[in-house]
Amino acid sequence: MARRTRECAEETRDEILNAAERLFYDHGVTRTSLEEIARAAGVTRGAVYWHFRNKIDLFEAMQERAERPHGEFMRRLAACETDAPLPALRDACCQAMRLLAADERRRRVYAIVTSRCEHVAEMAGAAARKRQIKDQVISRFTHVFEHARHIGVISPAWPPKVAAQCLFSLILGLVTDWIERPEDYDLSRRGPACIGVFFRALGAEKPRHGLPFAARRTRVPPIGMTKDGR
Amino acid sequence: MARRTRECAEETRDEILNAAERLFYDHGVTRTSLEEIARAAGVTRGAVYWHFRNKIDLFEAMQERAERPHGEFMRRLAACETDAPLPALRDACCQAMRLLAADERRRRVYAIVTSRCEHVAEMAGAAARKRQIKDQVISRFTHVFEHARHIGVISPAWPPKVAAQCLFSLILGLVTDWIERPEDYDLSRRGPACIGVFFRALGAEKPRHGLPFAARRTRVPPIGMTKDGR
DNA sequence: ATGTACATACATTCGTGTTTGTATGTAAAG
DNA sequence: CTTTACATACAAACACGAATGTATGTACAT
Repeated sequence: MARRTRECAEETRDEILNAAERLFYDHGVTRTSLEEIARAAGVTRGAVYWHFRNKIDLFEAMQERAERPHGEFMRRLAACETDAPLPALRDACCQAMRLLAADERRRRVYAIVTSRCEHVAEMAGAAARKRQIKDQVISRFTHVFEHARHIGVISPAWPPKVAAQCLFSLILGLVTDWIERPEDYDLSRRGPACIGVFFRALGAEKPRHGLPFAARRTRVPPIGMTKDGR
Repeated sequence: MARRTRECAEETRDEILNAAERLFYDHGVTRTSLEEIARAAGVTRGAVYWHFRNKIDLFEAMQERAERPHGEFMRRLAACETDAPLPALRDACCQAMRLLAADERRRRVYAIVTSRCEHVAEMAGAAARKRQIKDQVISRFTHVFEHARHIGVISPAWPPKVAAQCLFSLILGLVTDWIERPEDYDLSRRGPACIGVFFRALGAEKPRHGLPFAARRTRVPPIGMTKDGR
């Protein structure tokens, strides 16, 4: 074990993170001990405690390493306020989902953060980061939809905030659904399919009179909210 | 502690489940010991081990107790294939979200299952139940949308399966987003608002020619999928 | 009198944090 | 260009608490 130079130390650190990723993903965070992580990385707990203060520190380092490509998405969102904002926004969202589906590491870490660990007080850091990202994304979405409304390329039926919340929730739901069983679900296909139709609907207007579609046989019920609709 | 009759035993069991709910929600599943649960319920671990085989058994009992009202939603979905399927489906979904938001117990248990426990091998039972419910819901959704397409009350732009996946993911995303910080998010308002506009869009058709909305100033970009849309 | 519904006590395992030991790298001094 | 001195990068051992499962005790109900 003659690896004491700086680069070798970095390599050790990376392999510890790799091992933690695999074990966290397979057995959950609390059920994997630092001993197991060390063994899987070919070192001992001494090395782990050298590079990280404790398990939470290791966990956050793992998360941080995987979240770096996220900035790209934000930058692309910021560039959406062109004269064709909706296709740009749609393509940015689809691209983000495809990137997530293609990046094994991000997929695993996202699965760990969402479903292989417990969101409790210790994880306050991770929760805060997550919330911050969400607020940024929704804010960006809202700006884009406001811009779209301003230049008249979105149906007035969609208030910008509602559209932003819907788009965010739709993506969140797609990813949440997919992340649980990625093996029987191709996010890079189904995601864009749903997003595509959704954006088509954003640009569509309500039918003027009661008979919009060919096969119509019955009377059109009112589409607005009923008593249930608050 | 003279409570040895059968009803009292049931009461003890319920209070153990109540205590488990609170503690699981506040501190996560793995970080709360059976000792703590017993103390919070005013008993000892002896009582806990009398009523439940172990922590997982207790966990599943807690989940089962909270999930009972779910059957109501399925029954309501089954009754949606009328001549106004979309409003019926929309109202069923909105109602389900309102019920969830109003039921403190279901809310807490849902939060526990999604974010206060680790989805690992031991939880296979919970995962299987969840998946089964999801498959049922999507299947029902699909049937309703097929029926809607058949009687011509939904835009042909929405294939039934895509519509079902979208609706499911939208709801899942809304609930997932809400459950993390229910205090700054009123699901019973924001949920139906999004669902309402979404269903309006389901019934809307694509604009015929390039200038659908009043404030139009720029050229309309094509709304279909681009190269990215796969 | 027997089973129910618990309480109490015990044994054991497991993971963590810390401490100590040690070989190697590395930079300054001679 | 050595040698010295110290920091680095771990390994190994220890101490401790915490949680679990089980075994046993016991009061009450029927």
